[in-house]
Amino acid sequence: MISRDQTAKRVAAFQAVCRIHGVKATHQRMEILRELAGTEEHPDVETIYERVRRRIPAISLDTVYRTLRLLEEKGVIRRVGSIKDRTRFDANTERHHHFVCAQCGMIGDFTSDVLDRFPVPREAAQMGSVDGVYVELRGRCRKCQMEAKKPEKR
Amino acid sequence: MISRDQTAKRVAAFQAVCRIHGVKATHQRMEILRELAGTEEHPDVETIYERVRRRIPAISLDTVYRTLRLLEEKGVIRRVGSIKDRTRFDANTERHHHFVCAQCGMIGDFTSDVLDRFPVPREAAQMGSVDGVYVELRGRCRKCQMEAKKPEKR
DNA sequence: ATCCATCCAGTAATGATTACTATTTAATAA
DNA sequence: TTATTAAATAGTAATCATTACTGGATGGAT
Ligand SMILES: [Mn+2]
Ligand SMILES: [Mn+2]
Ligand SMILES: [Zn+2]
Ligand SMILES: [Zn+2]
Repeated sequence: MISRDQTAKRVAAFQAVCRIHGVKATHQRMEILRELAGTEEHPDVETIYERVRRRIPAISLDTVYRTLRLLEEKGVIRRVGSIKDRTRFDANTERHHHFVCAQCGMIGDFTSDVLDRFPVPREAAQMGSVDGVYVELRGRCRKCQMEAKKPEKR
Repeated sequence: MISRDQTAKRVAAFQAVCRIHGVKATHQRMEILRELAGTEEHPDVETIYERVRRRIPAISLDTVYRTLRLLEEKGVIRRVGSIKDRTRFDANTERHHHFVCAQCGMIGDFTSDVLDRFPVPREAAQMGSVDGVYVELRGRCRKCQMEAKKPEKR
């Protein structure tokens, strides 16, 4: 869980972005961001939709998709998790990387000085200009490891 | 372009895998792998389909999807390129990483001792067991940089 | 309080991927 | 070589996430 303060700060930051970009700070947008900014679990669209619906029952799925695209476009959130079918989101735009469980999809944050200082190899630099580094550690989370050990259940 | 020898070697390796796993080494499967093993451009399904169709006009798109899934499952190929909609494939299973052009989708290979020796941070190790590291440099390729500079043309 | 460009809800459309099924084929042995 | 048969394919339908469309609603500037 993210602190209420931190969440509020992110929502306020987006309201400022709205003013600057001449975009309306609607109830729906704030609730969607508040939902994403208040969790560390990197939820997918469907999950965000279900949760926001508890507060705005009539909200449409398209609004969630549209808003998340807007937020990403404005640099307020990022999308994470490759390969898999469903896109997942992250309101934490600080520099950090992810551990992804190949089994259950759990995504956890970690930081790394080595990666942050990673010098772009000449070989890569020759291909073009590098804007960012996307790193993902793939494996099996603790919970899934435990479950694999238990031969009972079933 | 990959050398004919190298391509043939990969196809032969897959035939061995088929024998071991009791899977049929069909004409379609060999041609699909041959197509992927013969290029460095990390093509998507549609591209592979179009190209294989030149040699097997009646091949179905589903067969291409099914075969690529099989090849990946057997560890003969990998899928690369995150976020984006269309999945792209790579027959090169040697340890290497990718540069991805955010504009045109061009994908290039590079190697890195630093990344290969990358020690998994404790923070990440605590989340579970790590099987692999996926690294992607994102930026703008030379070609797209050039085109952005030319204000003429439209 | 009014006005209007922007936004939203509801729903249809799209596009990639997967599933289904009748027919064909690779592999094995007679 | 031919017969046998489980597995694979072609053709097509279905699915599922995401995006587009449209008439009605609303934020926010005046
Ligand atoms: Mn994160
Ligand atoms: Mn590659
Ligand atoms: Zn897990
Ligand atoms: Zn490019």
